[in-house]
Amino acid sequence: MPRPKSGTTLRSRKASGQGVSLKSLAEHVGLSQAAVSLVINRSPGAKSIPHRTQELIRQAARELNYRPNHIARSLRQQRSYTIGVVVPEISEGYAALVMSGIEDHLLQEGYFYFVVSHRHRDELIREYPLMLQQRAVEGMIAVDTAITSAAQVPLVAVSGHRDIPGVTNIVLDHARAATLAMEHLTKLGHRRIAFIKGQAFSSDTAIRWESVRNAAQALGLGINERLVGQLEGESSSPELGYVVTRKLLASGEPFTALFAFNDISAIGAIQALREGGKSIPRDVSVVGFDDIQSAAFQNPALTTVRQPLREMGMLAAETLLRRIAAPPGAEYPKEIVVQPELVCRASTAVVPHPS
Amino acid sequence: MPRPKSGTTLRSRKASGQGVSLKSLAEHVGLSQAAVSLVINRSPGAKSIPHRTQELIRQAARELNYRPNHIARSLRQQRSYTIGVVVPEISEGYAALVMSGIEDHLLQEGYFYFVVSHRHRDELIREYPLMLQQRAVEGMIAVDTAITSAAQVPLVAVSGHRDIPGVTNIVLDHARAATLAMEHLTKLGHRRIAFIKGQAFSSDTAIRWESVRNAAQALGLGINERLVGQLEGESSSPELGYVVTRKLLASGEPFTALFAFNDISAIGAIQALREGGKSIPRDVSVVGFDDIQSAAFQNPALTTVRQPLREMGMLAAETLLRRIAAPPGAEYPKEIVVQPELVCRASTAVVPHPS
DNA sequence: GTAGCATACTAAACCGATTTAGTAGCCGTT
DNA sequence: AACGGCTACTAAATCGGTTTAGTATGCTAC
Repeated sequence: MPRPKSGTTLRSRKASGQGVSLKSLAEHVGLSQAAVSLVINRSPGAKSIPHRTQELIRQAARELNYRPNHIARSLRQQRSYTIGVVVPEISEGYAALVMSGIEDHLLQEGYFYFVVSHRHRDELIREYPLMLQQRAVEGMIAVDTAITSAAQVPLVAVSGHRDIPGVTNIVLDHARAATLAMEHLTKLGHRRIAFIKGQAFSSDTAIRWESVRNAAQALGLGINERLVGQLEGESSSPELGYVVTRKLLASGEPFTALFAFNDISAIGAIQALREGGKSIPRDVSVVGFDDIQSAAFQNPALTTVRQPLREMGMLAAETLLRRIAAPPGAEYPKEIVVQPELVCRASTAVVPHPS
Repeated sequence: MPRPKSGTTLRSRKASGQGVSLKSLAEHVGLSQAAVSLVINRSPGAKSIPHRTQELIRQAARELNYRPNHIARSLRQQRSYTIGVVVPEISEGYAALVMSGIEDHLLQEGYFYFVVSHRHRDELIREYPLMLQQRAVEGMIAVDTAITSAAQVPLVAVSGHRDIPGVTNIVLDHARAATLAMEHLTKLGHRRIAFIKGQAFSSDTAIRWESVRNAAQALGLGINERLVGQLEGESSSPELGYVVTRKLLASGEPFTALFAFNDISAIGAIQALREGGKSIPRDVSVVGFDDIQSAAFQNPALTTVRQPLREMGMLAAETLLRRIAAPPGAEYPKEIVVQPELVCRASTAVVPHPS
């Protein structure tokens, strides 16, 4: 049994570095770094080290408040326990909710993550994944972002909608989402329905619109092209929905319901409709999409198609970690579909003048 | 001048690691790792290396798509170009906006950041800063979080409100904020004003309330304790404001205006007031705090005291990086005060029955 | 008496860069 | 001819851990 050296080393922790190194700890207990490392990590190689010594080491580690330098460990083990998350913009409710789910699962499993937001700038969408990999992330999650470059690490996309090798897509069942909303409106008697499509850059735009068309057709409903608007602009403020809706109103084409691309634009739409003299939901019913936090607290409370964003985030993290743990070249899911849910609140009502 | 070896090394990049190492690049150009490193980093030591060779090296680096392993570099240089951000909850508008500002400045300067959210759990508030430091962050930003343990690295707190050595606090001028709101209401003729205080754990609660009392006094206004409610519960939904406001209404004490702790609770309050038969702003004026995105798109649009959250985030990042760059032991600001702004919208109006 | 084996460790390689100290060759002086 | 100084590099240490291969010691079995 080795005996601890006299206390001098205790205060010899370097002023510069933030803490005790393995080396100083080893010196302090009078053993080799190897022995200490084996014990601290409870690695199988430590089984020949007697309990007394192990306790001594652990005790010293506790006293000196030793914490292994994660960077050194990463370098040697070729594992960083870090992943990268790519989002369009952190301050948006959508990304924030997904991230909240991601974090939940990740930190629980001992992983940390870097966040980068690209704000739809192409060069950033290209560059950030490379920078993340340079920082040795073990995998990446792309939220509502069409990753262009194939990655060297496992990648999970939340609403990515690209068929890229190596990518697992977490997607909403858009067909079902559109059907839920459209059935709800038709059941209330609505036939003249206006639509707000998403911006071209949003990866959900195409599939969502496609699904709406299909749902309309299945319900025997035609779509009046003059009642179709599209969000324009990079920002994510309700302003965009406001502008489109003004245009829809200006067209003079009558409608009794509006299905917006998301809650944010639905909120702007309601504003515009009110200013146009319409009462919600008496004159016009409005359906949003996403169910962001403030949807429930709008006036009137917004009827919307809920995406389980938090769950999608958790699912993404879970799937990614599973892929990281799997042997390279193993099978992996190409797509994971989650289900939407119609949340009926107060922005929809029966059609005003049943035809 | 060295000549490149034949192309064999070109494909010899390890399948496991994600890329070309300095070693393989050096072998490829037939020079030492040292030379290549010096050239790649344009370090002063490279000045004796002729231009032709430098070009050759850079050319090869480009062709092989060499990217230095950030972890190895961090270890050697004892610099991680990484900071840690501690927030209560990512999906809240408050933290998200601050983070957006932080990111803006940080990525621009070549830094990445880890995010951790503690959800007000004490052991996480204690543990996360340590874990971050173990991962060699060069500094930390704590958002609306009272950091307890003194850190070994520079720390900037956004709305921290603790006088801890080593911490720079970014704070709002609360006195001014309270005055702005109270003057606005009194100018409109309100004298019976109800208040919603924040949760005990929110670091802004105490100072904000103190400021409101002072502002009231300065305006010759008494505060009726029966008209003071307090948010209760961990979550950040408008529900909390709704509950408090119901209680205020139930007390039977009349009031013509309500100053809420934040926009979220103001939104819930409006809901409750409406259900209580009050029209906003005809019967009751409501003032929020923060100016989160959806404040402008409430119905009625919320009058609120704007905190420049994004700017506070940028300022925090800027200050932190400056402190990191400064020699250890240098002076640093203890506090940086930012100014609020009253945003008058449609939730406030003149008092209904002027006394 | 010694081969065999377990016990209790240690030395040294290694991860992938950066960085310091040094060296070999050449040129120009005195 | 010897020296200094410059050019163009390289060898090796280093960061702080992990991990493999190995060694010294004591004990048991034959």
